[in-house]
Parts: sequence; structure tokens; C-alpha cells
Amino acid sequence: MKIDPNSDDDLSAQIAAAIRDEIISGGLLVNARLPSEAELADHFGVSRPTVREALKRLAAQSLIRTQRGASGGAFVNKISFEDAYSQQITTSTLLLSMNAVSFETACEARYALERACAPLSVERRSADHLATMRAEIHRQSQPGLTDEAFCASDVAFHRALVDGAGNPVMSYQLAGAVEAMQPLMNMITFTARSREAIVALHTRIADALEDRNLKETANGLADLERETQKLAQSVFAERAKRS
Amino acid sequence: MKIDPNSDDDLSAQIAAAIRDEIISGGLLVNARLPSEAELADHFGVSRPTVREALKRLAAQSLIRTQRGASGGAFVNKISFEDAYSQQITTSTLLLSMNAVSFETACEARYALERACAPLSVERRSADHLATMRAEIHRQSQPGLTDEAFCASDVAFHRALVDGAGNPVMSYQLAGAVEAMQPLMNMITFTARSREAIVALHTRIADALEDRNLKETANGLADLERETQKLAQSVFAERAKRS
DNA sequence: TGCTTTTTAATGTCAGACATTTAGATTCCT
DNA sequence: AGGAATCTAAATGTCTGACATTAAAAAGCA
Repeated sequence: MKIDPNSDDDLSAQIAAAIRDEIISGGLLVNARLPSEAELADHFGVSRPTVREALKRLAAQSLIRTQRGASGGAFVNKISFEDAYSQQITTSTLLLSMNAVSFETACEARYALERACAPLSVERRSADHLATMRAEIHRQSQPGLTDEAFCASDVAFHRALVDGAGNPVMSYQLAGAVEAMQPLMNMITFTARSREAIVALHTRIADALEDRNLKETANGLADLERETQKLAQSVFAERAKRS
Repeated sequence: MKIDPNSDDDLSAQIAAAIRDEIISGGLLVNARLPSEAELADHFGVSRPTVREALKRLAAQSLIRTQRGASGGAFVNKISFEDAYSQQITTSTLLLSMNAVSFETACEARYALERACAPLSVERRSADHLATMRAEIHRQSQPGLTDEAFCASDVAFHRALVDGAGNPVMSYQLAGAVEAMQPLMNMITFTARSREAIVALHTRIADALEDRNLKETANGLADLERETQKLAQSVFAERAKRS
């Protein structure tokens, strides 16, 4: 583990990169203990605060965890799917909002990926997944639901669909695509009629999944994408007219 | 922006979370300048090093960038697709290696997602994308290529396919799925015959994409998945037998 | 005016100290 | 001997204060 004295990067950034590389390359295994802060400072020829800044960078990426006390220290963290989820959602959400990705583009990506789950979900969905979907459909039919709550339930419905594929890697990959859309979806006001249409499509998809009918599931998803795009267009057009 | 004095998290973690929330909620817009470190220390009632650790956490997630000098400071960063890519690849790679996700599961997820791109790529792929794919196919046919170089070229081929969908959000989402597989692919030794089979399938996919033939593209991808899984199984079986 | 120099307000880094936590060694009592 | 209480040591967490470096803005000057 070495750092380049000619780099323009911060020392803490360089040190973090050096340790990160060591972890990725397998030089530091899961649960291995890193040298103490004092030892690292010595090794890299920097002060303890600088080492600490580097370690915090790694902690922010869930690459390490720290423990206080004797025989404490920094340990290589086993990244959980949970950790990875939340990081990806944060990044995806900001990416979508900051880069002003059009609703259309984000929506297209989301449904394309979701359709990829359909063949697996049809095959493997459990009764649990179906029950979750039905419960969310029921919630979505409740009058008096706020738009935010409606969207949150929509996300839960789609996550159940994705989880039904029984592939944790896919669930992780799609968590970002689905959840990051939520703020965009929240920009839409759902009229009673549009909610009805969405709930009907959700029901259709759940039914098709229950029957293990791939074609109908895929068609339902395609129709749902069209419906969502249409709805967004009308909302944005309305908003543009008023201003 | 407030922190909870009863939390058992580090102060720097709490402060980072507070600022992160402020950015996500829109209270701090892109390119907005954060208060100086001294001001933040004052505001949160902590010392400057603690504030700095918090800021480094945010920098590690590309949420802020810093500038030195007068009128310098920390600014809310506009996350680029590039930033998001590399973060996702790091996370995905570690997730796959640390959680011992089976080759089968990772491979299934990757090809399922890639098939989701097919309809869009068939529609929108440019001559550039095709040229990249042809070039990679050519490289893969060179004898004397190391296994690592072959895998890297494979990744480049698939990225061209994904980029052909012309949806940056999808490219971003899939970068993780495709690139994170590389270390797993690197565990495989490619015999001359297996390389031949893969190159033939790549050629078939490129041809189908050139003809804008969706069915053939999807079939090619499905066959490639089968071929990859078969190859991996035989390699792992061989390895198990020998040990 | 236009160039050069100085000032100044930031971040980057360091050194040293103290506070706090925790595992493990030690001591003490039964 | 064995268990409970205490002590010790090693680590992270935090603070103070200082100095180095950078770069924009202000001041000075031809």
C-alpha cells in the first residue's frame, strides 16, 4: 500500500484509494483488521487526523466498520445487500434529480428492467409475493390516500414483483431503478380516474402472475408503462399551459 | 440542519447525514456553497476536525466537492453518470465477491437485464455501436490473448450493446451488472474451443442487431447465457474434481 | 486603464492532548 | 478453585491551536 507524492489529490483521498484497492484486490479479506490509526499514520507518513479522514471516506461506502476499545479498530466490512441498496438508491435518486433526466427516459429504463424480471417472477413468485401485491393494491384503492402514499405503495408493489424473481442480485439492481423513480412520480398528481386505471393494471399483473402467465404479465407491464407515460405527459402539459 | 445528541452514531456520521438530507430534500441546490468548516463547526457545536470527517464522508459519495482558497469551500456536486458508474461498480463488485453470490445467480441477473435492452438496442443502435462490437469481436479472435484481456473485451462488447439502447439511465444501471461480473468471469479459463463458441455467438448477436432483428438478438443472448453457464459449470466441476 | 503585488479567507495538514469505550488481565473475596 | 469486582491498556472519538497552501479579491502602481 503506497501513495504517490506527486498526485494533486488530497492525502486522505489517496490513502482511502490505496486501502480500497487493497480490499478490492483481495489483499484485505472480510473481517480483517486494518492497522490502527497510529500505525497507518506512521506507514503513510501522515498525521492521525489525515488517516481518520481517509477511514471516514471508506466508512461512507460501507467498506469498513470501526469498533472502539481494546482490540478494536477498523475492520473490512462485509457489504450487505441492504447497505448496497441504500447506497444505490441515494446515488440513483440524486442522479435523476440533478441531471434532469426526463421522466420519459427514467420511466422507459425502469419498465424495461422490470420486464426482464417477468419471466423469472412468473416462474418463481411465492404466495407471499402475491399477498404483498394484493395488499398494496388494496391500499391503493383506499380513497383519501395522499399522492405520496400512493406512490410509496406503488413502489412496494413493484418491489414485490421484482423480489418474486428470486434473484437477490436482480432485486438489488432494480431497487435503484424503482425507488429512484419515486421523487419523479411524486411530481405527478393522481386523479381518481388515473388511480383507478393504475390499480386495474396492477390487478391484471397480479392475476397474470398468479396464473403464471408470462405473456399476460409482460403485456400488463407494457400497458402500465404506456399508461404512466400518458399520465405524465398530460400532467406536464397541463402544468406548462398554466404557467 | 440539526443533530440528535442522544444518538450513538459518531458525530461526523450524524453531521454527514444531516447535510445529505438537506441536499436530497432540495434545501441545498446543485453548486450551492456550504457554510465554511468553521461555521459548520460552530453551528453543530463541534470542532473543525469532526466537521471535516463529515465532509469527507460526503465527498466519498461524490455529493460535494471542495475548493481551496478565498471564496473556496464545499459545494454541492452535480453527480455525473461517470461518478455514479464507478461507485456502482465498486459496490456491485464487492457485493458479489463478499457475499459469495453464485456464478449462476449473477449470470442469470446479468443476462436477464441485458435482454431487457435488446428491444431498445435493436431499434436505436448506431453504426458506432456496431463498429465497437465488431472491433471487440475481432480482438477476441486474436490468439494469445490472456483470459483477463478476453474478459475485458467481453465487457466492452456488452457495454456497447447496452449503450446501443440509447438510454443513459439504463446504461448506468447495467454498468454495475455487467462490470461487476468481470472478476467472476476471470475465474474461468477459456479454452480455444470455448472462445470460439463465444465469439460465434457475439457475431450472431451483432449480425442480428445490424439487421434490427429482435427475435434473433434475444435468442443469441439466451444462447450466450446458456453457453456461459455451461462453461462455468464445467470449469467448476473440473476444479472440484482436482482438489 | 491594465499589470503587479498584497491581503485575506478558505481548505489542507500537523502535533499533542484528553475523553471514552471495551477486552482482557489482575486482584480479591468466598 | 472459582467467580466477581477492579484495574490496565489499547484503541477510537473529540478538541484545541497552530501552520501551510491555495486562489480570489483588493490594493497599489505605472
